[in-house]
Amino acid sequence: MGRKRLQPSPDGRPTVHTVAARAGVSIASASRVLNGIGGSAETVRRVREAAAEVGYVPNAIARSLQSQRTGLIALAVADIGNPVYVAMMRAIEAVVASSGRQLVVHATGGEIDSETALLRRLANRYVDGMIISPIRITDSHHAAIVGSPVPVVVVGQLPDDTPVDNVRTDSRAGVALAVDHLVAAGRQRIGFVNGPLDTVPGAARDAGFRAALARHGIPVDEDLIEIGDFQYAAGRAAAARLLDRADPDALLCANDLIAVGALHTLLSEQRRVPEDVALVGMDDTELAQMAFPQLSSVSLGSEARGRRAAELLLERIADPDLPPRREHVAPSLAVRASSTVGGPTAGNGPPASRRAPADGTVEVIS
Amino acid sequence: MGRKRLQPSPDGRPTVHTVAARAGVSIASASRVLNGIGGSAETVRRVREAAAEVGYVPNAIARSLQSQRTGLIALAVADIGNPVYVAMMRAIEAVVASSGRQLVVHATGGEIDSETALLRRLANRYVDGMIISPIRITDSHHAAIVGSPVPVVVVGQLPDDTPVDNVRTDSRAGVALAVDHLVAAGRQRIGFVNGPLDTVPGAARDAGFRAALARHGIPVDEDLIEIGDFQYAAGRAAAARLLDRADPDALLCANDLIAVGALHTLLSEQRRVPEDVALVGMDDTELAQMAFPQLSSVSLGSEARGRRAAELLLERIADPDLPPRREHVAPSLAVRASSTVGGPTAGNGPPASRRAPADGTVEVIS
DNA sequence: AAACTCCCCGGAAACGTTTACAAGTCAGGA
DNA sequence: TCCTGACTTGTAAACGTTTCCGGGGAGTTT
Repeated sequence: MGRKRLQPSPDGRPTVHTVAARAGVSIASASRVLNGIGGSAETVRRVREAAAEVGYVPNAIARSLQSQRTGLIALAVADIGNPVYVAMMRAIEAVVASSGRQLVVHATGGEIDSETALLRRLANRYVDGMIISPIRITDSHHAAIVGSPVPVVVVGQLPDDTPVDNVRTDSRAGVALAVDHLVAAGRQRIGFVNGPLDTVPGAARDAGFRAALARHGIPVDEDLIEIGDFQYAAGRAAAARLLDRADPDALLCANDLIAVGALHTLLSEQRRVPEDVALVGMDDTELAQMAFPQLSSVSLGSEARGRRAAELLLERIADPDLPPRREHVAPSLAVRASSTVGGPTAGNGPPASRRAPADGTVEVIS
Repeated sequence: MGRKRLQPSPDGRPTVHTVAARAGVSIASASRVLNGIGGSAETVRRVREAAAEVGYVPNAIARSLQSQRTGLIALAVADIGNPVYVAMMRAIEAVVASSGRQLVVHATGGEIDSETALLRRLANRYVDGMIISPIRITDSHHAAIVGSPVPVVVVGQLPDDTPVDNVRTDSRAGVALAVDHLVAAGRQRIGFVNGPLDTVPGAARDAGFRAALARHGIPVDEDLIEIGDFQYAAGRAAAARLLDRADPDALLCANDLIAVGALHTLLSEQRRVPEDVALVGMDDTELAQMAFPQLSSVSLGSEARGRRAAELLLERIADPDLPPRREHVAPSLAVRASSTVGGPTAGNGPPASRRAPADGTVEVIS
């Protein structure tokens, strides 16, 4: 015969049983009081008192098992050191917090194993939903995403037939904005420092760069193209190699980390920016504004993408039967001192605004 | 009479009951097979098959309720945009991953409410342990930390009597290293751009700065001290104010974000760094090496602190009865181009090493 | 052939919470 | 006085998993 357990759990922590026993009421009454629903004045007093005395704190796991929700949303990004993800995270955080939930972040390091392992672990009910921004998409990603027990929203490109909510931008168009800007400023030998071609963003930027040059009738010179990873050190090294063998009058970099690395190399080698070499980054992160001179950068709308992704996720959690949705955020170009000789002067005047139009236009920020 | 439930859970997802029924075995057998312990060849086959057919994925919440552990570790930091936390996070991640657990990060924004709410939510069993690096310590922090149901390790200063594992550095000594270095280089009018004095690091750095000046017999000139928050924009603005009313020959900044902001202001106002104004940051983050010229910076051992904090946490999870421990990591100074006129030249030579000695010494990185 | 060991299996309890349901109390109105 | 309704309370089931325990079958040893 199952004697009622009046003692705390094995690890010594009080449970609702402990509180109920101490207050001399049933666990149902104790639970009700602790959740603020019902109870006579006397019962409420006794339960509150007992809870305080034993230092009761509810077990969220047990509560979640019962309620089928945890109130947590996960965000998985490849590189948390990249400011573009920080910006995205802040936008997501704002939306998530306004729904009374909490955001937790996981850095995957861009490794396939880590990302799918994450999906398997966190998405198995530890969180109510998940936003993931994978840098590569493999079959195992695909399988893990569509088989996830909780809603997943993907930020970034994704095979067209994947039945998953998705927010993307057009980074090819973004690259085109930058090339147009440089060509309009009279630059003809445009160098390009890209990330790995086997990543989704790397491939898109490469295709965009070649297409944009073609549109302007400029032949592609492979000596003007360098590839590293998406980090600062790689940008610095890649720019050094590029300068060593070619003589660019402009440099387009696949993200701002690379661009800051390239800037370091340019300044070390006594090239004037923008007079000798114009420099344009991508992502338009705060790093672009920290650099001196401030960097022109292609905004891919990270905040907007993050915000929309979070909104889509909350909508889907509320109604799992919605059809999969796909949204686009248009790129824009923020022009700053690093690419305009007579334009915005290096660091004079008030700090440049971070705003950029959302419809693929070019804005000169002075 | 309780009829056995053979149907999937209310939301339609299969449970171990579904799999067991389909395979024609008991839930005990199904569970054993799914966990890889025991089972005849035939049973294993049938259960595996059934699980695959219905797309079974175990509910981690239910598992955790039973096993009393989630395999998750949380890290709470004030500002995830600050590279010092990124460095710390990477170190923690490495240790945590090697124990087979996963790290989740939460940015609190430095707000008291958010931090204590986090402790109440995540620490109530959603995670097996937590590392927190609060920028302010209030009574409610104190209460939440000591009352936490799961182990908590604090990175940073903490009242001496708090019975909690703690890893700290001596930022006063760190400030002293920087001042000594600047004075030795002949600088006499040393400006100081600090963070808010009601934060733990802000107060410690202020005290350290005044003590170090006193030790060198230099009177404190309040005009040479400015306060903002710990961000880039604040550093830029504070440096502008300081330059406006005083004429420093050196600038010490309370972290690297502030220092990069100050660098921007200095370069905008045509001051040569380091010839006119020597510049030293704190935290020795990658940002210090991205700047041009590269920034001298006081290393407060963020990686080492993160690593130790993670190790302490894992030890405590393994043995909750350990006495509270308190560990120290000594600061050191990385000298780079921003503070040495004849020394390490700006950006020439190979990239500077990130290593700094761990025993409070000064290292010139060339 | 009986006793013993080993393995496999199923029933049932347990983790800590919320909640449906039934039963009880009490006051007020017919 | 009896009925009705509002309110409170306790019992027990449920969330989905792991695991203890005992029963039973097959194989091995005396």
